[in-house]
Amino acid sequence: MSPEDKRTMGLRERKKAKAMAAVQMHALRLFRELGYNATTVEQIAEAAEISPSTFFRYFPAKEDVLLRDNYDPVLVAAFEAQPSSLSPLQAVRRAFVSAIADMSADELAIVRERDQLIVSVPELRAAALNNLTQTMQLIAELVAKRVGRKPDDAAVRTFAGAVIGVNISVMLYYAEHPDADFAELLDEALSKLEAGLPL
Amino acid sequence: MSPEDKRTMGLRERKKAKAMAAVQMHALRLFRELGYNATTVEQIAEAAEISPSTFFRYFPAKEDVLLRDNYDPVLVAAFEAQPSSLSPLQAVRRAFVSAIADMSADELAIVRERDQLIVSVPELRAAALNNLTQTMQLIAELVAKRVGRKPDDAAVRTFAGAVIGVNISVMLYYAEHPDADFAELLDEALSKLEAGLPL
DNA sequence: TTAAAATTTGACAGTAACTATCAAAATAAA
DNA sequence: TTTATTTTGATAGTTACTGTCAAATTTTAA
Repeated sequence: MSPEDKRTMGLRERKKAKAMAAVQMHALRLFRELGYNATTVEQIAEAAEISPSTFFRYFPAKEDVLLRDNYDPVLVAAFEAQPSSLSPLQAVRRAFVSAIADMSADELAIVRERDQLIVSVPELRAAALNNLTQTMQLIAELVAKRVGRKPDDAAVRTFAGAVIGVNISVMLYYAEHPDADFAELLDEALSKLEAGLPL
Repeated sequence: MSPEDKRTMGLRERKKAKAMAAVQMHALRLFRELGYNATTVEQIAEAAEISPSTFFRYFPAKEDVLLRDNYDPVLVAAFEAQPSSLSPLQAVRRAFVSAIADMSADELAIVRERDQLIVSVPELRAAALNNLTQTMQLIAELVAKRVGRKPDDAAVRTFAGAVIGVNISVMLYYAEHPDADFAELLDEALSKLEAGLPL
């Protein structure tokens, strides 16, 4: 099987991906019905008709069944699609907003539900924040490339930190005001950062 | 015992605080010697000569034995000691720096060791980030009071988010460059935020 | 189509972080 | 000292997670 991404392999992986998505669906439903902590991995596995062993083969920890997503490539694409005439902060801002705008209503509903769960369950919140750390690194790399610096440049790191911090503050607020428009909240917050955090 | 903080009660609580500090000491030592995950709560309890039950009575989770600290009041005091002529961001910046400057060399050494452990162990990192969320709320409250707005004001929240985000980026960097001066790193990072995140 | 090889799965056993409970021990109040 | 209150530790149980291995499945080769 030297040709790395053979059609067969693609099939195999696609099947796996489908199974994982099913597990995630069942998990989200159970979390909604019973609460996160009251739902055991065993129950999720049973609902998805897999063994607990397989669950942990798919997801290294219980939290991951809720937290795993594929937004990174979306963000990267959205960022790199921004015209180079924009400042880095403007580019990040528009990338976020356009990435959200590209989501369907169904996706957005799931994002909202996930966000509420994440913020309200300490373990999930902690793990999600940990993930944001990687997103921070990602932003640092994207911005570094754009402005021709190294990702560990102090200014670049600080930039990425501030952006992620603003994201966190929006996430926390949104969880308690789910009727607000997430994209709008984020857009406004980043515009304030752009304006030098006026008070 | 109507007079709430009787001397006797103070004694009792002081004793407890001392016991807890001893547990933390032993835990840190064991983490250093064996690694965080390889150290069991049972071992910590044994070293500190308490029962595992008591450990969990002191610290709700294993992580807390490393993460619990009392820097909040220090930060509050440092912030409120800043002259009102300073901008909120300047005040926060100086508050952080002066709070760090007030620490002894021993304290700083522990901070460094803790920081390295926290950043390198995912569970600790996640829990620490979760704690920073509370610090974010604290900053929002302090700043809100200072500028006469509500803590959930959008500008205030965004401000606090950016500040915490910058803190996180510094923490992550410092863990991998422990020879750097933490206060200086933070001071520079916050100055960049003040300058509008130049790139 | 069938046989061999590689991968995935599930069953089983085990560890360690917690939780709940309750009687014994230490401490405070009377 | 005696009584009341709080703190502790022992015990038992739950659940997230890990490692191992044979059975089942799937892929490749014949």
